[in-house]
Amino acid sequence: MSRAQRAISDLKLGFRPLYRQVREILIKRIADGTWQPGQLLPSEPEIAAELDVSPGTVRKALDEMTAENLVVRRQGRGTFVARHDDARILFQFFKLLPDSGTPEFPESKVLRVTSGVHEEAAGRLGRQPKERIIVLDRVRMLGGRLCVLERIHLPAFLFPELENREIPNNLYQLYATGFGVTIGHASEQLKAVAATADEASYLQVDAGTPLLRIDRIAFALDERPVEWRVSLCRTDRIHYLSDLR
Amino acid sequence: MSRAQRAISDLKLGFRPLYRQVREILIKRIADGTWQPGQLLPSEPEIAAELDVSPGTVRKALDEMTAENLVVRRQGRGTFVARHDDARILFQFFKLLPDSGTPEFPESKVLRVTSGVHEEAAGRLGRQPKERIIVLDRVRMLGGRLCVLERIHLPAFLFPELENREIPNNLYQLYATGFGVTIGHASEQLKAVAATADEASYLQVDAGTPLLRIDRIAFALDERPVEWRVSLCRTDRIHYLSDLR
DNA sequence: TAGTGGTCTAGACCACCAT
DNA sequence: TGGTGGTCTAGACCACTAG
Repeated sequence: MSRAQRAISDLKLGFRPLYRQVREILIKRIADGTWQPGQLLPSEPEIAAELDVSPGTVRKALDEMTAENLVVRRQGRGTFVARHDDARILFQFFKLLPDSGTPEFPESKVLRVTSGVHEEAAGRLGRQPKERIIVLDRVRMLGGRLCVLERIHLPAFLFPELENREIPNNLYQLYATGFGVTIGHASEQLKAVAATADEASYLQVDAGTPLLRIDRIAFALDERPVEWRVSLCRTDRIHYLSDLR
Repeated sequence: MSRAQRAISDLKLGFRPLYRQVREILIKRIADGTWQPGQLLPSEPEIAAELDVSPGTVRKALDEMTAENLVVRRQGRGTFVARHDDARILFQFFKLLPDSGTPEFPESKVLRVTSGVHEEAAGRLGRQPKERIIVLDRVRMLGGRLCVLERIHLPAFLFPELENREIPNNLYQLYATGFGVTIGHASEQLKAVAATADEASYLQVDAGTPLLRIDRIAFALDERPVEWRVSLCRTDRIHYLSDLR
């Protein structure tokens, strides 16, 4: 389609800015694996020529994608698909920090992995009630100290054979490189709750101890919810950081 | 200074992009009251002509300021200094939402206002230990239900005679319009704690009930810390929302 | 209808990086 | 040294708002 024709169809159909259309095309290429995490993108003029738009329009699309942590620019080298490396997880998805000292990526120990029908999880993940759900329980440590107990729910069809795999510390990297599911953003709801006897024994506290409960839904690049995670945290030496900007 | 001269001084001193210099000039005008909250800014070409830069550079500065909620653009009308109206507070600074139902601005009831030496607060606010600090206690309600008990600490020299004023529900609007102190952003640390007997009686819960403790430092446009706030929240029917993007 | 911000284009020059 | 992203400029046209 020529530029003139495209402009006309924009007028007749619902209007979307050209740079947003470019952005969606580029995101689709990351989501479907055409461009893998860590891979170098074509240069801005190359993308512009291929899509028949001006370089400034590609630049504006990449500006937004940089702000969303979907790509990383390195001056003099190029633009790369963002990877879920530990540093990014720590910055974007892990908000629990020691009250004093430097931020740290937590170590994890898997307690069990099961799967089956789980209607509540299916509902939270936008799936049919009887679809198979994988449930992963683990504890996490910061500074060698146990502080998080969490349960993770996943739609089984997106993560085939996950039960039979080695479960690494960095799950979002596994989702991306092992199953082609890239987490783009997440939404968390926080409450203060009292530890049950069971939870208390895992976290080595008394029953009834106040815990921070984090209820997270994580979304893939195509905006589908793909993970439901409930984390229980003892916050006697760590806190949850939230910046309001 | 001509453009050529400015370019040379940029090279010799530490380099800062022109659009960031423009941004800082514009923020300064908001911070010092040259442009009041709600006021219409000059048009982009006018600002560009006055500062002797191209319109695109002004646009990029305003792009960033829009993303930071410092100004609001309205197509066809102009660009306005952002106001701390209830809608903005609700969106940017008040993250406690009902578990079901629509977001709502909380009502407040002031318990007491005092002032005096408060070394811990002075330290958190970057002031000298003996500087006078105003302390404001209040409770807040959502849906007619009492759910937050909070203590707010302010450097007295920035808020003269605040003790003798009517204290409105929307404090950040008061800071801006009554004292010329505009809050730009804030940082919160969250923990789960057990209610003391005193706290429990205010919040109408049993002593030991888990509460969400929010420890906030709020910063003015010049990046000085100007408010320290500790909020204790019962989260049986509300939660704290955090979006990870 | 006039004026504003929103979008798109086009091209120049600079800073940074790999080689 | 060549290629990349980073910055800055200049101007056209469109969509929205107010009068």
